[in-house]
Amino acid sequence: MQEPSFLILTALAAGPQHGYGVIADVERISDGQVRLRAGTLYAAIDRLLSEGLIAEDREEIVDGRLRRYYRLTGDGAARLAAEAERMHRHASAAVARLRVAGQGGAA
Amino acid sequence: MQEPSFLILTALAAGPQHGYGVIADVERISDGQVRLRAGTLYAAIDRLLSEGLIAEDREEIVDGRLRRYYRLTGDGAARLAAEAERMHRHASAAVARLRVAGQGGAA
DNA sequence: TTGTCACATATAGATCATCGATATATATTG
DNA sequence: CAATATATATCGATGATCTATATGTGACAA
Repeated sequence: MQEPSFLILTALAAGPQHGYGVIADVERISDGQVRLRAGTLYAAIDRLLSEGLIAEDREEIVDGRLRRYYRLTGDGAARLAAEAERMHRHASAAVARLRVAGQGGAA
Repeated sequence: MQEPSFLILTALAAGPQHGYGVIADVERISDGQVRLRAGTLYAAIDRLLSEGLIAEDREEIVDGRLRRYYRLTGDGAARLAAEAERMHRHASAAVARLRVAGQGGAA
């Protein structure tokens, strides 16, 4: 799973949100580093829906504008947990190896 | 950066290795989950070379077979460290949110 | 009232990394 | 002589993301 999809699932793990809200949330989660484009978001949403990792929650009209909310499914939560663990393991492996390699010349 | 490229950099962070060795190392790092195909490996190597994240180290002939070794450059190490930190932050955010959401019904 | 911006969803085409299959070549084993 | 493991390499297809564009509302300024 790639970064944008992972962050969309992470955003929805905090509770149901609508598309544009997810974009703002992802920017917050990633410390401003990841700014989802509309095209990326809606294409990913379609895919995550068809995989059953997210589901439509409800629709609201706010100031005359439609807001379509999505929520994480049980499968989505399980998948997100598995991906997070995988990422954590890989990141730790990289840091450990960089640390050992970096000590080579300093000893 | 995607998973295969990240894991190739991680493998080389332990010291110079040749292509086929990287495949075996990546399988070890990922606990058997990621098996790089030759096509993925050599395409990624070409790209990482052109981006200056890795460099050719040396060539050896072992049992009549060529082994081309690659090593991580300074840029590559910096990039790997940045990616690892990013992954760690994202993974932590996901876990934190899953934990909060998961407590909702259990309390 | 006209233009511009922010919000909000949506689609199409292009790009890029990965995947799957295939090719080449050598040494080893049967 | 055929099959397998090592080792590098290329090609076409797939899939996810990116860029650009489109539609429509509300707010605000000129």
